[in-house]
Amino acid sequence: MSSNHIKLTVDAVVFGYDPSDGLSVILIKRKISPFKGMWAIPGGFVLEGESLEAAVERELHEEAGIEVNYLEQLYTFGDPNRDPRSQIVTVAYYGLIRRANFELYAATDAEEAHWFNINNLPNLAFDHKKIIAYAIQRLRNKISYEPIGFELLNEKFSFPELHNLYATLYGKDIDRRNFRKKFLQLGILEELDEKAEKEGRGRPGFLYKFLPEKYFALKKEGMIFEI
Amino acid sequence: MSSNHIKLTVDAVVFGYDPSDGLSVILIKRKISPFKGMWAIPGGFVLEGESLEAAVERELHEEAGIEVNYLEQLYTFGDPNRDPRSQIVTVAYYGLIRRANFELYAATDAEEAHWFNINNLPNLAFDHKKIIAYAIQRLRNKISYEPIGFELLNEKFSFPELHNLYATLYGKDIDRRNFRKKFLQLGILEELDEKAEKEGRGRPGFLYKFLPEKYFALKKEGMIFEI
DNA sequence: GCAAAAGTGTTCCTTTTACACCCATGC
DNA sequence: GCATGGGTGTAAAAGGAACACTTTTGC
Repeated sequence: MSSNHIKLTVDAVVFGYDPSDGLSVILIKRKISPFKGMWAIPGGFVLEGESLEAAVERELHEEAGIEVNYLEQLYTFGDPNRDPRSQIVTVAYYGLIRRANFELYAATDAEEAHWFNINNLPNLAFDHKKIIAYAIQRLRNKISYEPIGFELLNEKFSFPELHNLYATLYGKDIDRRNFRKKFLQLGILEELDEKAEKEGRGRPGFLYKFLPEKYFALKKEGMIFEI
Repeated sequence: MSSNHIKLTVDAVVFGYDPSDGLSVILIKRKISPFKGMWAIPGGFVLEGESLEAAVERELHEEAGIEVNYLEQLYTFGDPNRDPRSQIVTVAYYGLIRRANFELYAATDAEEAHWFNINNLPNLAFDHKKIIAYAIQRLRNKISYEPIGFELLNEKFSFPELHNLYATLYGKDIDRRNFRKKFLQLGILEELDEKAEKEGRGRPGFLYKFLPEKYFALKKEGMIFEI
């Protein structure tokens, strides 16, 4: 009882966002058994002396060639039957990335990494479907009371982009004007002098930048972020 | 890399509440190395074939002789140096219990379990101080949007008791009248015909009961619990 | 000019907060 | 009766939802 043979892995649900493509996650095509040929979220065994976060970051680098700019522990899945080989407990994380900054590549010769829209996922290995569902739920909640949505957008973004991100995640319409008002009065955005590239017709919007220092300062004074 | 020697434990922060004593947690006095003689939260190694929840429940039974009536995974702590022996990752849970229902006992000959008020904790083994702090934070948040406070109170409780619980957890005064109004209009409490036993002077309050079925039904219809 | 999309302001309504007042009990 | 604490109601203030109108761009 002072020892056991349970193994430990980490897995990560990495989200990316694209105004035209919506919310997506990165999946890796498995080249080894079990579930060979099926899609799975990136992950793998934790090495000795390695922290859990370090293990996630290493695997994401190895398997997809990316670095997330936000990473948060999600949940630990420990059902004894979740892996057909033996009892393997996995600590799941979710991460956010700016899609434009990375081109997914296959780091090891045999791997293949792709974006999949969350509404169009293939069959998944292990309990990864459940893990992704859990991550989506968490992201939806979290974005309402922590300003993490910016980690999915470019550093400079327009209000329509931000609005569209929230509307997508919440799965419902949000009044564009009230949204803008509410966000601006938080005082954590800087309006830039530039305007967004026009795509299609219509008036182009101004670009904004998130001010993290401003946010932390206001938070300390008791300001509550809530969208 | 397909194997490692990282070990896995579970630990649990068990909360109890008493109107006169406030919020407390159960601690166990360690009788073995490391940290022999220090206080720690209950926990231990996960057995093969055992789910994480089952491991927590087993340890709580063995070490403190209790059964929680609410249990939720908290966070997984995996710092490689958190245990001086070797790399031991722990999945921490927090649980709620009605204090009056259990007398803490020492199940194995050498153990000793006690309640400690969260404002008066002794020095703790491992990173357990951090884990408890994390659990308190989570409980505070959770109680605001899920009706889990009732798991800490007797099945029949008075409004002053409920009010006092929330005021204690939030660490601030809440207007007694507005609190009552807000809670009652949720429609998840049943007013009983009994009144609370008078303690000291003053008018005794009516007793209430939480209606879980009512809560789940209303939740399904989109009702939002928020106190 | 017209359609499309962004930016500004106003009104209405719901919710929250603050607080005055009455009721039941012990001494 | 008085002190203590529980139960009820109301009014003011704040916050959120709905929406009319104006501005800038492409064609």
